[in-house]
Amino acid sequence: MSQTPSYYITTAIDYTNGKPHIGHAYEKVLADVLARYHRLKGENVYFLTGVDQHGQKVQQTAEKEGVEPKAYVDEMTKGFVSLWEKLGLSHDAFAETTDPLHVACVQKILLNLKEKGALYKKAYKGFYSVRQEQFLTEKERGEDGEFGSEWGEVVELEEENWYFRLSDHADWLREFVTTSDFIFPEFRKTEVLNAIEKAADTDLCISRPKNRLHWGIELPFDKEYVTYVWFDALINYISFAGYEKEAGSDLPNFNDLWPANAHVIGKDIMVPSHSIYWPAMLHAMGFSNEEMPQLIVHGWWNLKASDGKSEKISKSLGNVVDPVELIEQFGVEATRYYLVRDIVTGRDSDFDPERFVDLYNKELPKTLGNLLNRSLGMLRKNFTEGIPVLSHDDEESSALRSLATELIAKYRDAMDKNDVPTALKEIYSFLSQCNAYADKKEPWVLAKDETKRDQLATVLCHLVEPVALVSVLLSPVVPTACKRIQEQLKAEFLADINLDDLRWGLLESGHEVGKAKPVFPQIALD
RNA sequence: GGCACGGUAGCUCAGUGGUAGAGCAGAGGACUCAUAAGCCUUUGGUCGGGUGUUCAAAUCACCUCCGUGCUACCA
Repeated sequence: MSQTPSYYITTAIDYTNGKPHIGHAYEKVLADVLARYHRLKGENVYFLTGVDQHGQKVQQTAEKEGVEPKAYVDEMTKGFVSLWEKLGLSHDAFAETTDPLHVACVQKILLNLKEKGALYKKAYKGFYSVRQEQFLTEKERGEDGEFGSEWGEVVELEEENWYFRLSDHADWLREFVTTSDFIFPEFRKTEVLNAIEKAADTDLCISRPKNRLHWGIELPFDKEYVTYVWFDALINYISFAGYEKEAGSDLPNFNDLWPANAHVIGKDIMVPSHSIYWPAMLHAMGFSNEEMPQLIVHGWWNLKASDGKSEKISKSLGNVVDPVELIEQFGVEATRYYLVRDIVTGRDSDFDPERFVDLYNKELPKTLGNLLNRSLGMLRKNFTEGIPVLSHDDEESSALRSLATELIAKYRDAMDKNDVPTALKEIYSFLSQCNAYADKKEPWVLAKDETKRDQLATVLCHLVEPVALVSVLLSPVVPTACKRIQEQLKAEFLADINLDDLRWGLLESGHEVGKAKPVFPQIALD
């Protein structure tokens, strides 16, 4: 048993039937920031992301392109993996649902549930679109009561399938969602509770006959079927955490990680899959309330249209923001910063290139970058022997130290609530006050007066120290830049510091700092 | 249609009963150590509209308008 708490965080696994866009990138960066923050706190972090590779769309697209599904998903997966590398994600593992370890786990779970009587087979009779290869519901009927021509030939068809007794768990789930903090942010709870009422009396179809869909995981007890999406994709959260793993497996120890502290997902997949099917599945497998994960449900990035209104990102509108292009144009650090800075966790935001440029330039290059530059420059010029021993103190300097202590507390408070933008605003506000302190103390004037050397020493130390401090606080968001700051400070030890040990006085007297070079170049629109 | 979430300064948002706030942008100023960057000052709001409850409402209740989401497997 390890003493340090663990922090297991996952993202949604992306469906390998298209290119990643800004929303995919946001979700992963958000999870990465939280993962890095918890590492900073000294926790044993396990960060899992991955791809969902099975399913009908993949099968169809692969057929259309005349390649094997496996070859197709492997190719598509590369696009995601390469973007995650560019974004500097720090995931510990990568889930691919075609992985034999995952397949084995899914089948084991299905078998267990079947033995428990949680699954049953029954026939369903309904209208089926041959072209779209799916059953149609009443909602697909047009105003005239007929199915539209987009469905092609519609036939009445009877088909047997396997079902999961979802309704058995409705009462438990209602109670659990109401009384726990399973759903974050909390304002989404009601949406889930409403959805539970709808799902309460319907069991969940979890199979597809192989003649319709063969690209999936075979039911271990009925070879004519594969399991359909839920018992495949959702299981990744436990299969790659070592649930029911084989002896000698390289997977982690499940009990060290579970329950997941955060499933970071988009609001579009909260209902019904993650807030209803997933906890019901876990409950059926025998997990208790205390063994349930928590969801962090984020909003969407929309687009700021030319008329100032918000516009949904969609392929048909052709307004998809390509994260790879963002990184190439503005750099990875700026992209990461903007993605988590300008959206309230859980809410939607409008992507606006002008805001991106203004916000980033103001807060990082102009405020932090400049403070680093001016403070290191003056310190090196006036104190060639390194950080001086201080013999002077005054009210403003003392106030600045208090602000630094308050900043750490506010930062932790915000980050513990997954509120990254607030944490970043607090850092910016503190840095502004450091710059104000510099202007008030005028060290460039003090430097001209030999008798005020003790004051100069105090002021310059009070300018360099905040930079060191902030280089730690910002490291979850802009890790590479922070590392460069620490190199310039010649304080590489800061990369390994525990947040609990972070306090004023990081740079001791006699410490020699390096030369300042711009860490945050300003960015501009074309 | 039902449910939910929003509608507060040009922009992004905070503020859940007690004299309207922050940041950015805009305007003016002083300075010069610095990635013309930073600093100081400052202009902007009948808090979507209406009615009610209250000594007092951005904040509570009801009505209404607008936007968005879910209800329906795109993060």
